[in-house]
Amino acid sequence: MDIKDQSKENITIHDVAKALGVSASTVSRAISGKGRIGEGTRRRVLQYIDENSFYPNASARSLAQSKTYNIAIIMPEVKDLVDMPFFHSCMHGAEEAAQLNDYDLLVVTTDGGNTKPLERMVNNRKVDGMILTRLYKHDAFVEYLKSAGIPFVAIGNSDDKDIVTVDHDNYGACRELVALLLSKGIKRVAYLGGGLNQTVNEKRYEGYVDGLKDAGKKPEKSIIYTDLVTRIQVSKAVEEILKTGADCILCQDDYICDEVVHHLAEKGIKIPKQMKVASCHHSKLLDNYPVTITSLKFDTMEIGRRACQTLLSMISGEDVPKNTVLDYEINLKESTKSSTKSSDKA
Amino acid sequence: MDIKDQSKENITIHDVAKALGVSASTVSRAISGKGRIGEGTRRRVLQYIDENSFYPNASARSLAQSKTYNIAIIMPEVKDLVDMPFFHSCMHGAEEAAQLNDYDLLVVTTDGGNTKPLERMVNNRKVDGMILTRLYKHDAFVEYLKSAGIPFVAIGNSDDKDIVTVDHDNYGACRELVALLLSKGIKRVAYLGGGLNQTVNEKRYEGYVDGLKDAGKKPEKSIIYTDLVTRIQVSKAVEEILKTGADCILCQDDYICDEVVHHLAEKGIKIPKQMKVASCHHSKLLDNYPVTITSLKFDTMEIGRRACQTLLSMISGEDVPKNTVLDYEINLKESTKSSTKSSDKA
DNA sequence: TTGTACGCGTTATCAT
DNA sequence: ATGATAACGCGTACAA
Repeated sequence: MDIKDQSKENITIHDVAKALGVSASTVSRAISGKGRIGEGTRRRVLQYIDENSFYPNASARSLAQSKTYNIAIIMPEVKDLVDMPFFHSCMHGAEEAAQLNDYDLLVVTTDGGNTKPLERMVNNRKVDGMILTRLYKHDAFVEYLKSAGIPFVAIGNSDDKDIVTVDHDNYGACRELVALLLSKGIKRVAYLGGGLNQTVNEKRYEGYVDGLKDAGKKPEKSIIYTDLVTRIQVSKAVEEILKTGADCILCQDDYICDEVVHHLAEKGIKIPKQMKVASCHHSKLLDNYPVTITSLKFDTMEIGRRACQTLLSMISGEDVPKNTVLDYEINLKESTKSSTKSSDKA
Repeated sequence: MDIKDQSKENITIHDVAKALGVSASTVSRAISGKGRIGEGTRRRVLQYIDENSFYPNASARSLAQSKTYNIAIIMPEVKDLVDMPFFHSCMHGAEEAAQLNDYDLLVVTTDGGNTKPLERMVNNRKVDGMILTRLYKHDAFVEYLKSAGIPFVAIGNSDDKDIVTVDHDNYGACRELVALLLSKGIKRVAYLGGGLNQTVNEKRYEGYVDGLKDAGKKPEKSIIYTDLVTRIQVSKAVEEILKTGADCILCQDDYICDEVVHHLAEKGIKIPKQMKVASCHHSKLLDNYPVTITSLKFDTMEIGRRACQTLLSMISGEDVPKNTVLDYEINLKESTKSSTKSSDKA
């Protein structure tokens, strides 16, 4: 009760109540805004709280409300530099949105469908919901979260109609990009992509195929690769494609594009003169190339923000759009510029 | 009491107690291991808990113990791709260590000494401690955390003897690198660095200076820059250095190295024939260059792990080493190879 | 060794 | 509009 217990111990709702000669519940009401309360006392309480820097104890509140004001974001183990900007920006965007709503963001890195870390958080009730940053066609995380009844939002695309997703329009973007390339005089666009078990890969590939069809072209098996994982596989694919006479390589992402550009450079093949190159995803990595690369640009922070906002709405019991689709930009650059004016002559 | 209340409601310590015909405190003791308890009942409780999947409620535990089992990591807004691997790996390492100790990691992105987000977490008691990923000479975060009495570990280097740090030996690494360069026949090493208000920059610079001194050389003002921020400033500095006849440029980090390499390429200056280049920090970014770059390599995930482990020890009240210094590797590559065999002749 | 009773700080229900 | 009072689920002195 002396003058010295200032910053040492934390002040509680009861201390405030006692000091103001009201009850603890009144203070609680003043803070939460719930329940009827006189305008005068409300202001008195709020002012006192402000001046004496009272802050509610999150654990106590959490216990009473069965609500943690925490969400988790599940990150993959980022193996390559090219993936990092995407996931990191997503995370940053999600965190920004969380802070704005007095929520905190908890990071969990786990891959290969290891749900143990998620289970721990759910079982201990450390979070109110989760964001999945990567989505597989058969997703162990999705399966678990559904069975556990935990609100979650997945970044990506899914056929499963009862999972809430936020994503860029990968399909539409690739389709439009292919159309654009073909309209610029390019004849045969090869495609280099990774496993179709990730939905993002699948959507881009479908966009590519439909982009070809839009122009009355059929996909050619000999210049399509959809199972590339290692850099060596990519470079071998490039080798094969070079023999086929294709005049453009469309890379599913920066990782592949990176290898393609390097491999072509090693072989002394000039971009765009001898081979044109485009990427379905642009990260800052592409800024470091001697040739500027035609690519699709997505606002990755925004995707994190929206995923978080959507999740928080779900947690609040609001109705949310099942699938949020964000816009994209096509950046036409040097790497696909026709070198000769006559693009119609052989 | 029916067979249907399976995964819906959460089971509590009392349910376990009742089912086993013991008291709640006995269950609590069995779990925590604190206090005397019969080996028999201990096993009975543990087995029951395991079979009926009981998990303690984190909020309740937190409230009772005044302990959250959460720590926060403070991340800067990563502006450039080059910084991202460092901070992201730190985060990943910290998270890994946290999980291993049943802690969770909370991310907060804030820059420019805006302590508001930290204050919120501290005031609401959402974390037991914090990791600072960047350290300034006059650091608002440090100042705040000290005054608030919150355990924290800073990644970086500080003269302040009562703050706990984890860092690589930036000073020693740069010093050794410079010594090595000079021993390879290089005569004049220019230095390009960023603001000395960040301690990491300061340490590297000091290492450079002492490395020169070790070889009996004096730092030359005309080939030293320690205030570079923008890419344009870097390229201008390179221009100036080219006039001085220096034969090597030592870059404080990848960001600067990136610009240096590009600027030299634009000017048609060959590395290492016409100019040698080395970097005090290696990230995967450097992998994408046509010339392999001599650089220092640090294990960034390990730094996060150690920071986290140290913090958790502090939280447990254990004594911890004030300053943990991690090892480094020097990677000698093509970018500093002497082109002529005669390195001793003029 | 085990059980009882209370505290942790807040919210929510029910009176008043 | 406001005040008791009881949860929320767990930890822990204290007693037995």
